Amino acid sequence: MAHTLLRVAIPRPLFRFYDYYYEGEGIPQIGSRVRIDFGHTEMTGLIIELPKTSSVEELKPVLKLLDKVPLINAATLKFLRWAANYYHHPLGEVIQNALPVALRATRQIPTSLKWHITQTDQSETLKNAPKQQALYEFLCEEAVGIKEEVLKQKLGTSYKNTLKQLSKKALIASEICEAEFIMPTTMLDNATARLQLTKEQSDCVEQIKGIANSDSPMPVLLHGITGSGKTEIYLHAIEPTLEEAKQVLILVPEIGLTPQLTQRFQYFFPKAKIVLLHSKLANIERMNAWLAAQTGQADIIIGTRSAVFTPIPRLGQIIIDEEHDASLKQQEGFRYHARDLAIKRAHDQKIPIIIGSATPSLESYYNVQSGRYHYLLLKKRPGARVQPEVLLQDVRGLPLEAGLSPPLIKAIKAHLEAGNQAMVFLNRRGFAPALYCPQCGWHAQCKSCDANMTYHAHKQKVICHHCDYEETVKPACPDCGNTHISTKGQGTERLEHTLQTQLPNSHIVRIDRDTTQQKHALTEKLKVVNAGDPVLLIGTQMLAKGHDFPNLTLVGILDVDQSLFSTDFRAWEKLAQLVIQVSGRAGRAEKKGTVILQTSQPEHPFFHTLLTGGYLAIANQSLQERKNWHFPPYAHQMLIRANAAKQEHASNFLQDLKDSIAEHASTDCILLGPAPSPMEKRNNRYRFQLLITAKNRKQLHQMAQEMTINSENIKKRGGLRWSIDIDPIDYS
DNA sequence: AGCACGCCGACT
DNA sequence: GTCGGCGTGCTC
Repeated sequence: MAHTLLRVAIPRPLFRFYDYYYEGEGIPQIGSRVRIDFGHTEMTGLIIELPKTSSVEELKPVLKLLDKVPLINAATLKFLRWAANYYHHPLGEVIQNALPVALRATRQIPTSLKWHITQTDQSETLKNAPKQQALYEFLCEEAVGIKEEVLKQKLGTSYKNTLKQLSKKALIASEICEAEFIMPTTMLDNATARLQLTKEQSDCVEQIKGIANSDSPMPVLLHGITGSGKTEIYLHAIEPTLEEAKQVLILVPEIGLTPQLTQRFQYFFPKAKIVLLHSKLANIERMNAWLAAQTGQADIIIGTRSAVFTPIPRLGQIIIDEEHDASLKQQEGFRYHARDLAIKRAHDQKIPIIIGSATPSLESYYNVQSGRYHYLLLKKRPGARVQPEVLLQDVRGLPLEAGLSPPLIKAIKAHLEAGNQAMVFLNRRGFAPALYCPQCGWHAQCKSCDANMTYHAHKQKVICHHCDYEETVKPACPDCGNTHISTKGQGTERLEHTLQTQLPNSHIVRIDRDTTQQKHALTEKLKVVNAGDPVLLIGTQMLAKGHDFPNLTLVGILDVDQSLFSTDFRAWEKLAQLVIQVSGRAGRAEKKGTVILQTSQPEHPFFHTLLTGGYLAIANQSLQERKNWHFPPYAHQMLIRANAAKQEHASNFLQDLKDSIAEHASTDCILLGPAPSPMEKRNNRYRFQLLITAKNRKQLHQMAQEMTINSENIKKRGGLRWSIDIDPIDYS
């Protein structure tokens, strides 16, 4: 009786692997899923090794071998192992992140049937059955057989019955084969006329092609100002890769822009099979797209961050659009950065990678300066498009209404009356960020978090934006009984309210999480804007990314001052990115755009640098400062977080953890903490953190490894949860 | 992470 | 007397 030993990675926060044995039909292979008894629960794990011996005496048998063919190929598994190691996260959980939800349990990979004829020339016997005859003759043309999906396409819904009858007569037979995961109807017949590239663009494409041809191509940072046509560059850049019948992976930020982008690619490559991988797809849809990539059926895979883990057998090139975007980093559980992992994947497979942005991250820009990435700049907008003009509006001494200055309101009015569109950007939803009692000073506080509740006027509720707890607003102050409760500050809801009063004839469209909750709400609202009529847009972050509004000529940006004095060393980088990205929405067609930045600090050096030197001036200056202060990218960081039911549970754990590695901590490592997180209490849990900065990664890596080992011997009370965040970008 | 086992307080 | 609180330990 042949026993095969299997080493299985399990989707649990355990840094060990578990051995099982297998006996039964089929051959277990590395990369296949198995159903197992683990402790007291049944679950699904992945075979990661076929060891010759095991140190465990009494092994349990595998309950079921779920895959005949490995789900994860060797190259992908190697990549996942690297990622687990780099981010100090259990491999089993990393693997689970890589799999579509539909394949995390026991679902079998769908298969199809391939039909072929078993006897030649049977047209006589079928002369009274025209449908069967037609199908039979169709099958005669293809000796190797035809898949069911194709027959369904050609013959319509009745194909199943016809097949059954023919197979009953033993004229045809079938065999199991790989299913078709993409419906051919999504492809187009003809390409649309191609845009003529500008000189700058075609030079850029030539350079990219040159680099792509080297043995181990250097990553390219494509810095293209907003409206410079980065997508056009991507299209031309991947053309040779597709011609070689290789697959292309394109990673995009988490926004509803993927359909438009997909259409662009489909029109440019009408014959290409394109699949989409993002979180809004239904589980089965997503599984099909994933399998289309995994089996090599898809030519172009467009996806959000987790798509970086998709097994792609003929991967020939990777593109990361908006590489600076924060949504490329997962902020909970397995905290990976899809851009950094994509660079690693491209490097391992020796394939070209382009990372593009109008506002490159300082990490990437630093990699250009240190000679690791090749830099390409697109500084012109093609055609008659001009860059918007950015103006500072000093609001000191001005009577503000909901944070809007009279000159901004006047400008909005003028642009709308001229038949154009205007937009006001404020990154805060709700009516007001605070509800308080002017008599006794009471503030509506969340009972589970250290935070004010945001007042939502329409719902007549206060809502905590950190834990989503909501309460109906009471008519009087709960502390002193005063019935004149007041609000502080502004959100988009108040902006809408005020602007509707100030400009009663204007058509206002507010776009934020509250107004786009329903399934097609965002699409509907964008449709209204894209119709081109004079519209006043009010929105949060959601409006900052990628949308193209040709008739938009005025953008007002509110509330930028607090970023100028933030303690976060990335605040300037983020603010500069925001201003440039939001400004980029204006004046995309032939009309010149204007951007009005409201501030009470117009003489602040940030504005001077940004307005005279542009994004790169801010980038260079920030890099210099980070160099002086030994901040990333000149040093490396990791953040150890812990949370528990009581303060001391969280802080004691981190202190013990810190002590456990103290003797090994090198002198050029700086350990900061344990200290309370910026928001100490959140969701009724107390949060602490320990920030470690080091000159080289190796030291950090060793510490992280030691901590994961030591943590097992440290008492964890109050349901303590902890995590390691490598290369953190969010310190909250 | 689950889940069971085990040891103490406050109920029918 | 037992129900259930969560602290502790284990999972091939």
